Amino acid sequence: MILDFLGDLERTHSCGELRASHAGQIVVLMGWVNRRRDHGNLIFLDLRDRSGITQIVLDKELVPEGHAKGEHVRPEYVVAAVGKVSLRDADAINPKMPTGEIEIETTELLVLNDTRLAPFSPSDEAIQNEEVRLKYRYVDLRRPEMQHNFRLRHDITLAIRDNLSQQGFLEIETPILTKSTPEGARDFLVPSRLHAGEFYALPQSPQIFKQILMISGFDKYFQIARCFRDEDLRADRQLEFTQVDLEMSFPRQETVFGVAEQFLAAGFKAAGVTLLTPFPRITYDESMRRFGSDKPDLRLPGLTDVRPAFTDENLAALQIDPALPVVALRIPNVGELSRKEREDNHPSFDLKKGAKFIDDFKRLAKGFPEAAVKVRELAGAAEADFVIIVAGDPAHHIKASDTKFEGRLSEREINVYSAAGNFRTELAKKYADKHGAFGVTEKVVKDAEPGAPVDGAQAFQPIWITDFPMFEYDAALAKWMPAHHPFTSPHEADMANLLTDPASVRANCYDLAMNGMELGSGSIRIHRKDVQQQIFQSLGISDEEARARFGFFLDALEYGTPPHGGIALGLDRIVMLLAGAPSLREVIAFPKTAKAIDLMVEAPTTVTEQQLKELHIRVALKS
RNA sequence: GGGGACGUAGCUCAGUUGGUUAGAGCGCUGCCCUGUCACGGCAGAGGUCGCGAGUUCGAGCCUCGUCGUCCCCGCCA
Repeated sequence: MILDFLGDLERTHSCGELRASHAGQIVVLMGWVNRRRDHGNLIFLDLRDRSGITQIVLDKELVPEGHAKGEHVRPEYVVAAVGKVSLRDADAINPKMPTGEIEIETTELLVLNDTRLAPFSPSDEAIQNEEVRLKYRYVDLRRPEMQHNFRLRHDITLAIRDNLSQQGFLEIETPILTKSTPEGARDFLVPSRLHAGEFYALPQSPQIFKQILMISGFDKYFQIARCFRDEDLRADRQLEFTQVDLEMSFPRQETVFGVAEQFLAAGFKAAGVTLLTPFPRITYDESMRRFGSDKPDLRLPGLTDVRPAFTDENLAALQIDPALPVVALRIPNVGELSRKEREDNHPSFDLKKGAKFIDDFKRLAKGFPEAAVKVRELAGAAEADFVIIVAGDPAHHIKASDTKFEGRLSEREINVYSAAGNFRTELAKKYADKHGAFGVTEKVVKDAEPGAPVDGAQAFQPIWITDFPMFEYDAALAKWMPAHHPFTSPHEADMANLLTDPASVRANCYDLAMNGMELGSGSIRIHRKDVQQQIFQSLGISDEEARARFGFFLDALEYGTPPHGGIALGLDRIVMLLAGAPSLREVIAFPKTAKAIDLMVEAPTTVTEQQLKELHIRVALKS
């Protein structure tokens, strides 16, 4: 079809803004044809842009030329309509559309562009084929749901940036081409042309730079920072992702919490959700005890210690390890399950943790009536609640440490708790329709509108996790590894144990979890060189190695480093939560697949020999 | 690296115990229609059943392999 030139024509309004009050005005709208309804001598076009949809009327008697073009127009053609805003007759009003009281009585129609037939249409309701969505991402992104997600992302980002600026933070950019940093993930490497055989690394986070900015006296830094980690992807993990990264000088842990709570609340407010501050706090040990997880979902009931419900004889008869935790998990309102239904759940239980479970209460009640009653009572279980007991399995003793430090949990205990915690969240996912705890979040997300904040206290439950162990023992490498990163400061009270009892040392680091997802983490850093050296020593990192990997940073530490600390929160995850999206791909414009492929641009690819040669690289594929 | 689910028309899906010519809705094409808004009516096109082997008289259906997408474990502080 013959396309029209735009000429001097200028758009006067968007497709979502015209109302009855505009009646009589001559307007120019431009957008995509969402749908076309052809009645012969009368054609209706729904014109769509990111603001909404307006009905365009082409009447053969009034605009024979425009009507003739309209006969050939198809969905997703790009058109401009000149015409008068006219009130619809009462019986023609469409109450489902914000613009439903008016329509455009078209006097001129310009066809600005046509389109090939895409494998799906933005007006389609059911499009689930992610392969096709990602390949034709530009069509997918036209869908109102996606437009909404990116509007949301923009609003949240803007609010956070503005809030941090108001809190006195300076946004400072740090390099993308840098040096391998000490986080635990695999680096993306960039070969250097000017330095044969040498590589830059993409930052896993701006960690070292932000600490150096503190040494540089910037006092409060933040950045909406792109980070890169070459690890396998998940629904909530992409190769590149965005963090709200900040660092400040002279803070207590509580200071960082306050700053983060404020900017997060500002971000949520921009999405129409009120977050209550301060957020609750819980230690790592307590979180494991109460939820079996270091990223607890507070929308669900926690674990209950039901050890008191059993006598020693009970435990012996049930073959439960009396020295390990005996806990109950409860999923509300599941109702009675058949043996088959219960058995279908069994694969969700992680047997590798050396724990076992009892989910047949009828049978338990037969053999141990008092204990069965007591367990449900302790767990606060209503009649319809599904209760499962999780305990240590003496017959399946896995290799783990029994060592305990003054009221802290042993590795073996943690294993039992986390087996229970994983089972808890797996079953909660499965029975979401019954307990309804997740539905609350979905509803808030659906109803939330900027300017009309809804109470998110039930729907979004943030919690700080504190006092993580400083080190984790890596059995494979037979050495202690930093649980956070090696610049995290230890608790001052635990410093004496650094070399003697590494497992007992707590770190000044913290995570923020929300609805069972880790939103981010941070720490108070080491600012003294002597402490840093002790940490390296207990990690078994030699002076030479430390010097080679981050000598520049050790140098910097010697030039008047203030006490400092900070945090980084995953922006994509925040938006994902507030968009009610099932994966990060819904809130990242051009994401990669689970196999790390960009289906639209088709990356990665091979490169030319010439390119490789310049970079002093030779490819050696394993055959 | 490992486990699982899925793969049939452009999209969403059905396809009986392995049995004749593989279906539906939407979309698409053509024609008709002046008040529709998920418009309607009539007619039509559209399939290497992901790919490759194998079993079988016969495979969309069974077996093995392979590729792709998704989910999970490992991995990711």
